[in-house]
Amino acid sequence: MLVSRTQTLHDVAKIAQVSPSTVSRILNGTAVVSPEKRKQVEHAIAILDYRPNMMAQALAKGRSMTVGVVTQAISSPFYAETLEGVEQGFADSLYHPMFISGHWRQEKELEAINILTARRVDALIILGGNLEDAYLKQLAKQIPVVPVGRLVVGLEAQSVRINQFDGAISGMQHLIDLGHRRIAHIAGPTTHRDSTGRLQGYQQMLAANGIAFDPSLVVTGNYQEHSGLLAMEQLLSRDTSITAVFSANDQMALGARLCLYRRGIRVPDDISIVGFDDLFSSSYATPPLTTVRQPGQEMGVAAALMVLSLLNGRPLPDPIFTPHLVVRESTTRLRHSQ
Amino acid sequence: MLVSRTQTLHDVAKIAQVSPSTVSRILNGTAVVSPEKRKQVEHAIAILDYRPNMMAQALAKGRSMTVGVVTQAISSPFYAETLEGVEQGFADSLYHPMFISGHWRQEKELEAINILTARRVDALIILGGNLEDAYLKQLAKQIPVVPVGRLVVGLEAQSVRINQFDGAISGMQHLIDLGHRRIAHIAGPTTHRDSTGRLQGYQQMLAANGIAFDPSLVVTGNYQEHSGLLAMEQLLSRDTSITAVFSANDQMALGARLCLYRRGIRVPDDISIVGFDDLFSSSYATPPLTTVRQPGQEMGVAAALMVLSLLNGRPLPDPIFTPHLVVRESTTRLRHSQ
DNA sequence: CCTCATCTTGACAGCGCTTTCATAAGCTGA
DNA sequence: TCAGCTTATGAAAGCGCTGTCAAGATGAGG
Repeated sequence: MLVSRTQTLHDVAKIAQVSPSTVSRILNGTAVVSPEKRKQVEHAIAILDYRPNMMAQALAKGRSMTVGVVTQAISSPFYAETLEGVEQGFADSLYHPMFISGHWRQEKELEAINILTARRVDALIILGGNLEDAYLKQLAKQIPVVPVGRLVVGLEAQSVRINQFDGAISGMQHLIDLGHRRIAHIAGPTTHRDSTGRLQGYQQMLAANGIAFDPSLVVTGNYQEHSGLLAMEQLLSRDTSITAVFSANDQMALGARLCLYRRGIRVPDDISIVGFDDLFSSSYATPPLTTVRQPGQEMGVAAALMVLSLLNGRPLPDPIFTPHLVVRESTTRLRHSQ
Repeated sequence: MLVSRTQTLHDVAKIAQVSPSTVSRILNGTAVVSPEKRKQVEHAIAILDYRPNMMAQALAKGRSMTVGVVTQAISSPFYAETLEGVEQGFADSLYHPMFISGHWRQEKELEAINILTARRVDALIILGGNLEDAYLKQLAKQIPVVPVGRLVVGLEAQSVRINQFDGAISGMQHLIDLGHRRIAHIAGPTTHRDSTGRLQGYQQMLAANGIAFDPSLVVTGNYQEHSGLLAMEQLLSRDTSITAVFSANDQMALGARLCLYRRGIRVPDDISIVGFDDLFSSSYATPPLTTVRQPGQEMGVAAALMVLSLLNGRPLPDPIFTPHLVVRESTTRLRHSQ
């Protein structure tokens, strides 16, 4: 070996004294090959430490065996859990995911899709984001597309999603069961459809229990911790009779919790908090956060399996998840003294 | 268009009435082309909405323009921040990262590397993990390898790392400055070199301040929250005179903090806690965690730039980061009543 | 013993692109 | 005007693999 050029299928063929076609057939199990030749080839592969060049395979087969995943931010806890699920969902397949972040900006998401399609990914998983339904529907004509966390009209059978409204209902139900009536809501960005679903659930439960909706009790945040803190401050400055807060996600709930800590307001004794998402870290908050669980990881797995089904023409799995209340220690029964 | 087959460079060439070579040259700016032909080609590209097939380019050029990243778990907060940095570091380049998780298991990491090299990635970034130095050094002969968070002997100029020992020193210094002497340590897995560096720093500072090292004051965890909680319980059952805890990472610190909350032990009034890493969420813990900052994101960016330098034969950037104490609200001066 | 069907194998033409190499055209200067 | 050089362009040979096709080889059946 002068220069250790990476070995090719031809090298294997030469050593094994068979044609490249035969080697390819053995590699892919695409035809019967006599046991002796098989043995020769396997031997040659072993001594050369040969690994097929997937780029070449991809080009020849027209399939890259990779699926593109447009996420929003890898380090956002909720998306990270979903990505983990996606990776896991593909683990037993020959496909591998490639992640690109869109940072909640449509232009970035489009760019991500361009990069991914230039690489000829075999399918696309889109986590949340701001791409328009019509665009995604159009895109889905060229390549399998699995939206996650949102319902894309025209792609309902393959949109992995959860009923935000129901989730909000169960979070609010819990608070109301505990006797709370002055319940504030820290909402997510109004541009996110999931936030509006949660807001609607909040309002719906108020109405169903004869509690007048007070607009001054809802403040909008951006799903980040800091905005939750700011929202809480605003809420407190507006109305000190609040006894509970329903936050549109855990991160903002944690921000709100910090605000209360700073002011010496106890959780849950003075104010109860319920979040949404159930991030892993929420169970280690102080106190552990009561929240509406949105199973990010499971949804990620489901998205991967959905892609696989789409690719193999198998029947599609159920794309709808159900949110589920997880009661921990940030909520408590309203005491009369309040 | 009967079947909307994806457009190729040949289609463009035909429409523009030039040869494929010319189109390629324009695409790559690899030779001078007359303005008219260029215009024709650009027009053809536009009307066909042509995008080069990167798989084919990769095969022809022998460069895939993708760099493999072996991480341990995408949803681990610390790794997620680093991955975010890596993505960011490549953002302005033509390279893109592909992430695969090793889950701290050597076999999985090897498998990840196999998958990545089968795809002919142009370089490899290895975040932590259990791969042996000798193996990585060997691997580096075939392909640029950038280890992150560890020093690989033989690859010191390109190992993006931080001095764990110094970090531990500064965390301990802070506690000692506040008057603490009964300081427990929740250590990371003994198999991780970063954990042992932190443990050494802990011991060193004890010695430097004339405090006898008490083995019953160090408990080993696995870097997860739950192990921190368990460790704290164990510590408390062994010795109730502890006034401070130095944890080898933030996640375990948060677990320990929950243990204390459950037992009604106040932080920082009764026990001070300092963590290590400075995860984003640590600043929203209750109370916000004092910790030794390990700049995950910056290190991710640095790793990407390191790869780029290696690939382009440019001088390598400084691979060494300095840990930095971030004082927040989980530590306080020792009161005499304790 | 010959014909026909069955099975294994190799040759070869792609997959979509890059890159040498050669050619034709254009230019210079004596 | 022509040798001699530079330039823009096209033809063609890969990059490493797959998959079709046809040719040998083998065996069955009459």
